[in-house]
Amino acid sequence: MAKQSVYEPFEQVFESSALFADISRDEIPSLLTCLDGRLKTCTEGRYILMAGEAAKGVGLLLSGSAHIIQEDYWGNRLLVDDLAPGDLFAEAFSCAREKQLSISVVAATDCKVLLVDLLKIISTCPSACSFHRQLIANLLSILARKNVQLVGRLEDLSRRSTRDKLLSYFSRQALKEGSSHFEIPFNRQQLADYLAVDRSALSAELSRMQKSGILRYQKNNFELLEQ
Amino acid sequence: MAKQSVYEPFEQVFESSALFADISRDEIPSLLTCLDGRLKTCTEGRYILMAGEAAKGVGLLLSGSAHIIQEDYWGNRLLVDDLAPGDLFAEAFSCAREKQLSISVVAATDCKVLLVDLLKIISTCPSACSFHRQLIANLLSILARKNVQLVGRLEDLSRRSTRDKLLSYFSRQALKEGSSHFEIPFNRQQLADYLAVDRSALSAELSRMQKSGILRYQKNNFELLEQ
DNA sequence: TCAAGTTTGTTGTAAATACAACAATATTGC
DNA sequence: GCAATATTGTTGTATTTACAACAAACTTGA
Repeated sequence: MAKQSVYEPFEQVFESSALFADISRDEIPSLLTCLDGRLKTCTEGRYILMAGEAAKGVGLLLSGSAHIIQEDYWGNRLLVDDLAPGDLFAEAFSCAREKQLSISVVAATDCKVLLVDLLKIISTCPSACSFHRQLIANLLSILARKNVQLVGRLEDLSRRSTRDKLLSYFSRQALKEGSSHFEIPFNRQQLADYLAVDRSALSAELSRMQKSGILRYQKNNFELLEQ
Repeated sequence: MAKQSVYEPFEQVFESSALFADISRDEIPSLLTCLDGRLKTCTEGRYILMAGEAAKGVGLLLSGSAHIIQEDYWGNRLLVDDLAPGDLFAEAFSCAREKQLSISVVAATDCKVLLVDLLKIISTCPSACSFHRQLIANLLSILARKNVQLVGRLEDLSRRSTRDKLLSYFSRQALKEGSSHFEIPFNRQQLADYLAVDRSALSAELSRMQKSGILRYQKNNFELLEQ
């Protein structure tokens, strides 16, 4: 039971993660043993996975937060996604049998992750382990939702002006939050990376939008105003 | 067997589609009966599925070609994806249990599609039908690959200038083709919609790139030149 | 509390884009 | 073959952006 105790602090995370959805809490420990993952601790700013690496593993964020990014030749960062505890990452590359990762995963804060070789779970389906079918169903759901989310990101990025990109992103956030005000998980540089625009131009545009009365904000708390 | 004959002209498509991968050709007819889909014929320009509709079904393109698009308030089109026979569409929305579609599917040429209610296949898994497990595994693979592809699209769109967007897209095409020259499935307006830029600006940029010696093209045949 | 570092905001300028209007070229149907 | 239509290319202008440099505000840690 020494191994199990390592996972104990993250019991809540496992139970509420999409990967283990509809798997009873009692069964999770043995499933974790079956998965035989590797626990990893990362300090802020460190690369958890790096573009170009072999895409064997899949990760489950246990604590802290992390970003999926894509860096180009000149260091421009595209922030593809923001991860919270319970989120899976790099699963698409495993499931798609991609040879190497085209994205990197960076610790946005100090964090802990569980790295698992998911390929052996999805490729072989030994009836010995009854959880495999549910795991695959969960993976399906995770991938499908991420897919829909990516199409939303495409919409943000397809806007021609910084203002429209912001509005596209903000309205999605407001919709998600069910309220006209919401908090975003990014600082200005990260938001700029997320929308693929220049940071200072973004700051300037936010100012103008506030002056125009479209928007009100303080730090990372935003409110979309009527009209 | 009246029903089966309807599918007969598309035997090849089914056999080579990702959805029916690793399912023997002999078993496909009965599987099609089990799926109980609806055959639909669409003329060029028609909407096969429209944003806002309930996301119950999933589609399989049987012949012709179609585009996944997203239209904004002012009619700006974002061309999200280009479909060929055998390709599945709207599967992410079904699998993710989205209430409504955020994308539309438009016939790029006259085409035929098979519309299926995939939800009952993925939600219930009756052991009576032994194909279901393989279908789900195939769906997983389709979604994962689409996911990776969408991240590639994000990269294209994240480029700051039209030239860089073009180069990002072209280099992916060249890589996919395994050759420095390749044909693209879009006309200029569609390419502009795909990269979220103005058509005339795109035409102008292509000209400049050709003059600079970066690129050579004729109609839809492109060649990336060294240096 | 203070200093050093980080994040955010502001502004000017050069460069790139959207948009519109139109010209040139291809394609289509008869 | 020819007219009608659709697609592609070109150019000028107003708008918007990236970039750089710097100022202001906020954090952090000793």
